[in-house]
Amino acid sequence: MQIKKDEVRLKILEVAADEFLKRGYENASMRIIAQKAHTTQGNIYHYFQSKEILLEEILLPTIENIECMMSKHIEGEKANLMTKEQALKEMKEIEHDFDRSKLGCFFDKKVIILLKLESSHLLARKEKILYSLTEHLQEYFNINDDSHYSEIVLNMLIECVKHVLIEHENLNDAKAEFFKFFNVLFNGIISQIR
Amino acid sequence: MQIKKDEVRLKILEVAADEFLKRGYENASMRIIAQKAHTTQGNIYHYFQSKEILLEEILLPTIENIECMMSKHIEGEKANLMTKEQALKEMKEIEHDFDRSKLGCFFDKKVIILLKLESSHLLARKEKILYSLTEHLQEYFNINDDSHYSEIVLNMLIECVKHVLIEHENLNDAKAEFFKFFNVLFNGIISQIR
Amino acid sequence: MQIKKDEVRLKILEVAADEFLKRGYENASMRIIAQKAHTTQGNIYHYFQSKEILLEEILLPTIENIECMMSKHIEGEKANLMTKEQALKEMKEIEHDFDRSKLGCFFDKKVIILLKLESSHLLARKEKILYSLTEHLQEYFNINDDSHYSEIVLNMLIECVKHVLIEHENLNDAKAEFFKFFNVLFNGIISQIR
Amino acid sequence: MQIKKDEVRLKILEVAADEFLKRGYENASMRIIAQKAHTTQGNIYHYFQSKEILLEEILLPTIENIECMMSKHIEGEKANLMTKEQALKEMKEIEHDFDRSKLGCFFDKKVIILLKLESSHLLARKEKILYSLTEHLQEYFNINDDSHYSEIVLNMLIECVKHVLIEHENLNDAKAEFFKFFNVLFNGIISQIR
DNA sequence: AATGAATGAGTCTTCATTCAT
DNA sequence: GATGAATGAAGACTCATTCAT
Repeated sequence: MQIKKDEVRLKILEVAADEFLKRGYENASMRIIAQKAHTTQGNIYHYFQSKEILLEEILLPTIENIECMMSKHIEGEKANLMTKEQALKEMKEIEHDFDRSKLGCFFDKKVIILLKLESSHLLARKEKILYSLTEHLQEYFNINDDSHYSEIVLNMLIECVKHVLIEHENLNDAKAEFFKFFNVLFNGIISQIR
Repeated sequence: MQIKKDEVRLKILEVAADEFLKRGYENASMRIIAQKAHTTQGNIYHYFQSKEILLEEILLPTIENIECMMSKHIEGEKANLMTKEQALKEMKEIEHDFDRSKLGCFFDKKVIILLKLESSHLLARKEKILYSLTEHLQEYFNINDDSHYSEIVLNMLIECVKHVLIEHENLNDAKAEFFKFFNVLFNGIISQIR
Repeated sequence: MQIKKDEVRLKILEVAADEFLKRGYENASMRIIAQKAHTTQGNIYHYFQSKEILLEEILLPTIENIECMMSKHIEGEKANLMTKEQALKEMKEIEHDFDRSKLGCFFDKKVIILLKLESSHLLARKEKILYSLTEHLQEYFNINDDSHYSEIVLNMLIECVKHVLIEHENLNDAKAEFFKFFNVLFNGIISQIR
Repeated sequence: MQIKKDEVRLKILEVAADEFLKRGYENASMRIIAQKAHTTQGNIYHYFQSKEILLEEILLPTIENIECMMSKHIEGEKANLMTKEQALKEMKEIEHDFDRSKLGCFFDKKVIILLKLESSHLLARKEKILYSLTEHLQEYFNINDDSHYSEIVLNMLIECVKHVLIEHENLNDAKAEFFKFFNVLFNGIISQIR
């Protein structure tokens, strides 16, 4: 029964993603994932060779998507020397077409799981993406980062997304909540322009 | 040798605080704390009756300090309807005398451990402090919190302090780093005044 | 193989009951139970969530059985002011149909484990049963208990059953052994009548 | 300071004996003995090389005393074919001069500790004494023991003494309590004569 | 495809014991 | 004579993982 098989597989992936988000990959328990997915530990290992491969299966598409997106247009992007007015306009646009904006692709369970990862061999790729992301942030906001400035901003964004994703079942509620904070942060950053 | 004894005790406290900060109290392992403190698990239990008491020994002074500070002046503080100019001036002052400002007392490993706590009987006190903190934030920035806005801002601040404390051995470096972000956030918030 | 599974489960229950009887629940070691049952500690926890639940699984049917039996006929029973002759006749009857007599239901590993219990949440139920038992003893032998008299007699009976159960693999041998003592005790008690 | 030294030593012995009686040698904790004796574990090991030697120091005099007593008069004693009247008279005498009777020497914390012993190298001596004791019982009451009859009676006596010793601080209260049971048991036994 | 039995190393904690001071 | 620091093994229990069915 092709359908039923996929159902189980998808249920496991869904439950695992939730647990990985809530407790972090390292502290999520296979036993509890099995229970919440209404199956057995053994059966999970029938679909996924290991906890790490389960993680991979969840994250790889997202990772590749981001890596691809990151590699594009990295130069033309330097919108540096934006004036405040330009920046505000920019933000409006982002907010308007959030889902297709670069920022929009972060608003995702899986990205948060990835960026909170502490062990696993995906760590290397996480680090690369993190590095790439900070670079983007720097260029985007024209920050000459003498230290970990944009790293922190990024971390805040991550934490914020995690917070609203866990708190709100409904994705749109989560997004609305997120925007409140994003607004503040964006304003803060552009208020420092010049 | 009196000195040696205290050395071990302090080493355990130091290592434990580091691990609690990095991994969170719940996920820190007594085995690893023992290893990093160059002693045995058994010996840790010679100094501290339990993991929870080890946590208490680390946190209690800090908790009492904060609880005391929170209880003071809670009303005179409503600087509401600050103009942007006043707000900016305020921020300069905070930055200038950070360590003695209310904000300064947060810049502390132990506070972060506390605010990240998920189990232990200290949870109740953490929740109280957290509640008190969000209240302060709301009054301070004159936020009428329609939803979890200030909760998120607080979470950001916590994450930020955690980040810089882990990254920088030197406390002043950490502080300098923190200010960069704090500046942005503060500016963002006051840019929304009116 | 369905059979094998139950074999292990039963083996664990059997070994655990033996260890609980010999050393008492509190001092029985899961490690040793695992060894004697030719399995691993982890596997025991596959069958029973905890040591206490293992105890429950062993005791609950017995407890319910006893509680039920105790609640019945508690009043009609007052055979007080029995003459020696009546008492002796009574004893013969008990001996003759031991297994169905009230006394017979004590002749059980599990009852002894229960009555020797010192911790666990089953303590409350043990105490109740113990209290009920001493009451029965008092009424049965028409003892007006100025102090801990019947408590001691009960304790003796318990110890005696424990002793013969540990010493004799064969249940009938154990019973025969027990009767010798019971005879003595019973005679002693009725010799004091009047 | 000779006096003080002995005080500590005696305090340890006293506390240890209490704990051994209450929890049994195997389950008594050196840490708790140290605490109750107002000293440290290390200091206990200054007086006694090991837990087992501490046990020995407590039991050896008693053991030797009993072993000696057991070896004497073992033959002249056969009061066999006592009539009930003689037996009752005998019992009165025992009760009257209990402390110096053979039975009296059992009414002792230390004897109970010994007879409840489950490990330690003193086990062998315990078994010997136990064997010797049952033999005495048999001869005393003229029992031809086809099985473990007198063993059980002995066990009852032991349990009874343990019970009253733990329950009553005052030694005379304990003895009075014990006699109630002893009376019953004795009557029971002699009622079976012929 | 699915079950659940089994394992061994990990969790926190207590134990008896040793040793330097 | 006394302290308490230190150790390693054992206490109950959870973990990710494997395997026979």
